Formats: sequence, structure tokens, C-alpha cells
Amino acid sequence: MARKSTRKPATKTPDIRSVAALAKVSIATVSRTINGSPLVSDRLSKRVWQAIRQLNYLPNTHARTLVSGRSRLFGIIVENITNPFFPELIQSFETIAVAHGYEILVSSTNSDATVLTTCVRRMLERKVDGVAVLTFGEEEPVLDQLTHRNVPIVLAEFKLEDPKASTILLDYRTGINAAVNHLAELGHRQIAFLAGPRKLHSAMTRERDFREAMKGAGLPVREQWVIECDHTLRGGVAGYGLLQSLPARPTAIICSNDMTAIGVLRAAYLEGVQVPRSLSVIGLDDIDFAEYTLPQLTTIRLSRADLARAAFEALRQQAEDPRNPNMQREFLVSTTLVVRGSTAAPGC
Amino acid sequence: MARKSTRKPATKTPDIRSVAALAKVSIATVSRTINGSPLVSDRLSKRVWQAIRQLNYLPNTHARTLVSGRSRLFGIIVENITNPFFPELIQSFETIAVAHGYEILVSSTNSDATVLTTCVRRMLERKVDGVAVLTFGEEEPVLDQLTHRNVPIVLAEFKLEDPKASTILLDYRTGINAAVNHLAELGHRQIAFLAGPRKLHSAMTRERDFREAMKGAGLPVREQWVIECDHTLRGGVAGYGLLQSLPARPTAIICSNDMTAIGVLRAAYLEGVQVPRSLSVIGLDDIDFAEYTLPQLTTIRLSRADLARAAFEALRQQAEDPRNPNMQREFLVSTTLVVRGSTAAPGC
DNA sequence: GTGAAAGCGCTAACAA
DNA sequence: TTGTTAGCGCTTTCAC
Repeated sequence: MARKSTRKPATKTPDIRSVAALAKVSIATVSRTINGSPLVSDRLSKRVWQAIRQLNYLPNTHARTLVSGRSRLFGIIVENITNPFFPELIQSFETIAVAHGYEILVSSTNSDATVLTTCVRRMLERKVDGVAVLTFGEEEPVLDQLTHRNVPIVLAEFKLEDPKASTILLDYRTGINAAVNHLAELGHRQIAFLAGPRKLHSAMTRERDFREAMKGAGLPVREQWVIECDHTLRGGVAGYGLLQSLPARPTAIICSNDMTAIGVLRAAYLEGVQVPRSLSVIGLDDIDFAEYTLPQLTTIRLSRADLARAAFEALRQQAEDPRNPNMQREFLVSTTLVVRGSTAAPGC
Repeated sequence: MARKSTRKPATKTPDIRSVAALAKVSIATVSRTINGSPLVSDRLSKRVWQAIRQLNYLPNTHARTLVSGRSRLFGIIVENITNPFFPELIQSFETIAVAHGYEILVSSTNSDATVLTTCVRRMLERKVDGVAVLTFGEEEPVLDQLTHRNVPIVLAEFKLEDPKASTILLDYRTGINAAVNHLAELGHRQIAFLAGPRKLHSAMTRERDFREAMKGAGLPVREQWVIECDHTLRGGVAGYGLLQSLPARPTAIICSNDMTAIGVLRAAYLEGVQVPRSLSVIGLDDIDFAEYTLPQLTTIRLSRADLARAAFEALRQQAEDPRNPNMQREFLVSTTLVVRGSTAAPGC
């Protein structure tokens, strides 16, 4: 009876009991009301909401999670939050997640397997309902930890043979074909490719698609001109340097991502090489900055919004409807060429 | 006795009880061992860790939080994750937090008060142990929700008169003075300032410090040349356009942040105005990209690492040692000028 | 429709 | 030192 008057006089954060007391209902009714159960009468529901507002009550997520087994938390693991592609991706993912009542736990691995391991561990401890692994191809065995514990995961460009795993396939081919054809039409035949780290599946795929696109366009691939870079600004500068040190030089460079391309732009500028007059450059991603480089970067757009949507949808299905027989387990995200100012006919 | 052989045969995720059973100790001992209590004998501790490893046990954070009242979660609210300044900041903050056993919840408000409100609400529901509000000056009354509920917060550039609130003061003056003096020494007298949104405290401070630095250098401030922009690339382009439309034009522009400066660089290029020959440009932040613009951007560095460290330290103190009488409630982060290629003597 | 009561997995107070 | 036990705040049977 004297429950309210325990030690602390008044200001304890309100809990479900205080709401129930104020609304003169049981805590079960409060719980049902909050969770939108249809079994609550309008009369009581109104009283409950009124009490909730009056007390400024917020349900305790941890208690909810503990009993329901669902945290409404999704993890998102990216490769490098410092590459603007990823913040834009995270932003999209977060917006969608929050709109659906989920929270996100972000982690950036910087391609470090140790970081990945602790990060998987932390997500497991937090009982995430799913994890989007958007590292683009460094999928490590540690991810089994997740599937073993029945945590849904979605991977970019990598299929895991597990009922809990979904995949987002990236169709680079369309964009890369368009890029090569665009250059070919401008009259380029000497095209180099600054690849990403070969340990990344995505980088390998991009490189492979470049080779195939070249073949498709009837253009030769010079092995010296296919150089492994690291998807950073600095890497782009270095890659350009390597290219310049060669006896024969390309008239156009396609880069595995925009950061590399921006590095190339800078390096070319330092050498006094005019883009696009003396050299055409194409990136991949279409980060916001691509519009603000000098000249503006022609690039292959990979939509962060599409990617985020696919990742969220994959996790949501697995989390909310795990035994749906016709659940979509593969998603496709396409790419398109965006022509701006960094490409032109060679030597024009 | 037959506790282990309940419904599901084997693969339930291990809990503290399974560990206790395997190690033949009580669950209290397991808990103590995990939490590093000194009261556990080596003998038992060893057995417990062994069992933990064998079962691949991970403690359930939600249960821990529920009973201990501490979530080991810090929220971090930034203004716009799409501005590279913030990802770099988040990265630093996360690294420090994880190293100290904390997890972070990130939110980007995009200067939208509604987003801020829901985001505070979500953090409250998740029972964060503290929130770093790094929106740089849009501090809204909604933050009272946090202090009212005794959640420590740390703000950039804004003092809240609450025992739970700390402040990070940013010394822009040093950097801005250096920038103005640098320009003055090069011979500039016509210096414009592209300010940030006036609703941001940080933007106002930067503007004020610019005015004072000009006065200090004996240079006049032309009001037409102090223009409110919005800290975006696009805003920089627009600001430059406004400046160009004026009858009298400055020989140098200091921008309230790097994004604005990069926008100016682009706009100047489009107009055929040579930087730094015909126009000097200075940014503020020193984001990674600043080294990769054409020309490289002279800018006022604001260290993300310092900022993150201060924010984390403020929260940690409040969370772990709330009634320490001589707790540090104010932190200072300084700025320095980094001279690169976007500044030179006027008309040289 | 509504309420009483049994836990979810853990920590901490108390006993031994 | 170690174990027993009472909850943390909530959802969810199960009765009514």
C-alpha cells in the first residue's frame, strides 16, 4: 500500500508501475497499450496514454529486450567511415532504421580483423537483431559467430551459405561498361585501371568487370596499367605516380573508387597534366564531393540509398519474419555512369 | 537436478547459469569473475574463465544494464554526418569509447529539431550513460530532458547551468588571428568572411573572432563582405557568387568551415579566377580532403581527436565518478593555422 | 478485455 | 572467499 513512499521521495524515473497506478489499471494493460495490442478497450487505452504523457514515461528498452528477446537494434559494419561513401550510407541506413523503430550500432573496421572481431563480439553482447556487413569483401570467418547464434546478417557481394545470411549483389558491370564505352566513343584506346585492394571482393569484381568491358569494347588491357591501389586519396596519388613512371602512358584512367580518382586529379594537377584535355579520369561511387572536384568528376554512381534500403530490408525480413518460405535472400543494386567534366576526347 | 534437460535439447545460447554449472560454482562467482572482483580465488576464477571459453559465453548487456543501472552506452549527436568533419570525429570518439568498454549510439540531426527530439528520446529509452552533443550550437531546450533525468551531457561551445552538463570551449581565436595575420602579412587588406548559419553558436563565435582579429590587425571589416552561408559545399559556391556580384571585391576570403571553402574554390575555378594568384582562400576544420583540393587548402585546424577526447573524458567523469567535487567541467580545444597552397600575396 | 504472476539474465546485498 | 536470493522493468502466458 505504501509502495509509493519508499526511500526517495518523489523524482524517480517513472516506470510501468507508476503509469499503471496513475491510470488505475494493471501493468499488463499498460504494456498492451504501448505495444498497440488490439485487446485494450478505448477507454483504458485513453487513460493509459494520458498517464504516460503526464509522467513523461519512456519504456526501458533493456527490460523489453530482456523479456522479448528482441532488441530492435541493427549493427552496421563499414570499412572506413572516413571515406565519405560510408557516412552517406550510414545516414541512409539510420534514417530507414529509425523510421521503422530500430536503432543502429555503427562500427568502422578500417580493414582490421581484430577490430572486426571485437566489434562482432560487442554486437552479440548487445543482442542485435541483425548485422549489415558493408565492408565490401573482407568477410572473415568471425562472421560465423553471428550466424551460429542465429543473428541475421546481410553481406555486400559475398554469399554465405547460411539460412540467416542474405546478400546484396552489386551490378558494377552496367556502370563500368558504360564508362569504358564512353571513353571508347571519345576515342580513347589506352585505358588504365587503378584497382582497389585485391583482398576485397568488391575490388576484384570491379577489376574483373573492367577487363570484361574492355574486351567487350574490343580494347586491349595492358597489365602494367592495371595497378592495385588502396581506395584512398593518397593511394590515388601513388597510383598515378606509378603510371607516370611507365614508358607508355594511358590517355584515360578508370578508378576503383572516387577517393582514388580524386587523388589522381590532384597528382595530375601537380604534374601539370591537364584533366580532361590530356587525361580523362573516371571514378566510382559518386560521393557528394565528386561534384566539387576540379574538374567535376565523371563517375560511376553506386546509390547509397539503394544499398541502405536493400540492407535494411534484408535484415528486417529475417528479423521479423524468419520462417517466411519465400523470403528474398538476394538483392541487386545497380550502377550508372554520370558524365561530368573529367572526361573528353584524348589530346583535344 | 535435471535442469539442463529442459525442452530444447542443446543449443540455447549459454547464460550465466550454464557457465556456473559447468564451472561448478554459483552464478555470483561467475558474475564476480567477469567483473574482475578481487574477492574471487584464483582457483575458481580459472575454472570460470575456462568454462566461459568452452561455452563461448557472452554476458547479456541488457540484463546487466537492467540491474546495474549503467548501460555503458554513450550517445553522440552530430549536426551532419555528411560533412567529413563529423565522421572523423565520430571515429575518434568511438575508438576511445570502445577502448574503455563503452558502446556509442550515433545520431545526425541535420539541424532538424524534430530529429533531435526523437533522437534524445531514443537515447533516453536506451538508457545511455551520457550524451555528447556536438551539433556546435543548436542546443535546444529538449536537452533538458537529458539533464532532468540525470543523464550527463557535454556540449560544444555552450554552457548549460546544470551539474550534469559539461562544456567544451573552442578557442577559434588563436587560429583565426593567425589566419588574418597571415593574410595581412601577405599584403591583403580586403578580406571577406563567409560565415556559417547564424543560428549556430559556433558560427557566431567564429564570425565574432574574425571581426576581432581584423580589428587587432588594424583592418576594416566591410559588412557586405561578411555573408551568412550554411557550411555546405553548395553554400560556398553561393557565397562566392554573392561576393562576385558586389561592386568591390575582396582579395581574400576566410570561410567558416572547409566545406564552404571547397565550394569557393570550385566557384572561383568556374569563373576563371585563379587561386591563390587572384584570390586567397582559407578554410576551417582541416578535414582530410583539405590536402587534396586544388590548390591545397590553407585552413585553420580544429583537431577531431582533441575534441573527441575532451567529450569522452567529460562524459566518463560524470558517469563513473558523479560526485567528485573537483571534476573538470570545462574543456578547452584550440585551433592552429595550417598554411598550404590557397593563400598568396594579392595579385601576385 | 483485463489482471496476476512468472520469469528474461544478470548484479548486489546479505549470509555463511 | 563463496553462495543464496531479491529484484532491475518489462512481456507474456494463463486465469478470470
